[in-house]
Amino acid sequence: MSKRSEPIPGITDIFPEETTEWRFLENTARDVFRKYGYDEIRTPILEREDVFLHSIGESTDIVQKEMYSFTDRGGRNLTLRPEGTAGVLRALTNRGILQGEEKRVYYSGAMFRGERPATGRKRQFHQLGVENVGKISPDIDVECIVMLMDYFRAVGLSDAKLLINTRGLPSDRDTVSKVLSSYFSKYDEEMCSDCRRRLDTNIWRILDCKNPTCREIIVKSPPVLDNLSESSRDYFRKVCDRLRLLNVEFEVDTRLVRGLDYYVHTVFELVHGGCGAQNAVAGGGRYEIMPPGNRRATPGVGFAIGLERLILSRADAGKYVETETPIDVYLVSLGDAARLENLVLAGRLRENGVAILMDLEERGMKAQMRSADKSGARFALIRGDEELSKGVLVCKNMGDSNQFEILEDNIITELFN
RNA sequence: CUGGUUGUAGCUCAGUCGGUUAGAGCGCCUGGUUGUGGCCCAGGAGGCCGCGGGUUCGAAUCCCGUCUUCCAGCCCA
Repeated sequence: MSKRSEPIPGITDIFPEETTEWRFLENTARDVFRKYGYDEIRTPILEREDVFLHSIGESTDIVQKEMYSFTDRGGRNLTLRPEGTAGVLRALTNRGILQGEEKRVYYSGAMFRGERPATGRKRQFHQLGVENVGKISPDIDVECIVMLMDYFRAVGLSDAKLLINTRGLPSDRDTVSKVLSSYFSKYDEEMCSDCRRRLDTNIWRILDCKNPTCREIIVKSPPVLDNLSESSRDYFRKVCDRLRLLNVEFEVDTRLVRGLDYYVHTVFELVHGGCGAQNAVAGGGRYEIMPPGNRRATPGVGFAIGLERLILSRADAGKYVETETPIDVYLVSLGDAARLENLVLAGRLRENGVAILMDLEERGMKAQMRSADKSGARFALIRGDEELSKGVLVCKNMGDSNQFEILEDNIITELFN
């Protein structure tokens, strides 16, 4: 349905019956990440454009055609963050990281990318991400991956499949790019139009093309791993060895390149069904980022989980946290005097932590009982003139329909202890 | 951004070949003797038929445009 009150395209509201699921995912993240020493960080949704330009890469699709950028009244070029890592690194380095110091943070929030929406793909979407910043070691990468698997186990998706690969160091990439370029340019005529474009813009992404004829050419292409430096291959070998040691199942996917320029060495994705054509529920890797104003690149490793996709995957696995009914008591009033007393009583019970709903429109009893039923309240407390004079309320258990009188002063102790 | 697809009540959807006052189920509201929910019964409220233009005596229905939904590509989470 199309109405004026709809949000703009590709952006959706999250209603109360859904937020319980969202809270569960966020709370679980906090519990799991805490075990690995991670604390939450909250960085701005809006950043200067250059925070993303150089780190993500000027030639990437995200920067070229997917960023929500605009000029503010002060003439600054700003953009709605398309991912979380660049902003977190900006924040961390701005405050300063001591040499050899390690920062462990996680975040959860909205990201923006100007794409046409589909299943598991929105213009405003939400990522849950972590960053381990400051140090370089295969074991750190592995611990990061282990933590990701730990989280997926905690949200009931232990069957998600881990894909890993290496991109080597930036210096390796130049030599690999040359090898790939000289190979693929031979097949310029045969490849799809997207791949012909990629020849100039982003040659690594050809490896990820799904076009059948392109695939035949890709299969025979020189393996990336063979053209990396010995130290890069050694780094990757250590990552794989440690994962095996820790019994983490994974698959090396040489097609896995990912679309952001800042990645070096280890890259990985977690795939699971239920998200339609896009099955990457989480992705990440090691990176080197130099935020604007910095003189040195800062190393780190991290991942981001797509929350919308995570929810789709969980739904696919038959998992969803239902909204709990939070109401304990529905207060039913008969007559003006009792109504006033009930207003006072509601306040007193709420001070004791009881969740209460009551009729505020002077409706009849039947209507009030219907509301009591719909509210999901465990008890209906009924008070009219008769009860008022006796200092009692009628308490009706909405589950079994039993009802009994109860002294007003004893309500808390009798019902909630 | 490209291709396809969708739009009628709060929700799910009917609506014939163009023909009066646009329907159903669910939900909602009010009742079914004086103070008791669910089930049942009766009644009621609720529609810019996505929007704009066109054809026609007449359009929810046909044509064009546009917006939106959803799916896919691209890309990524």
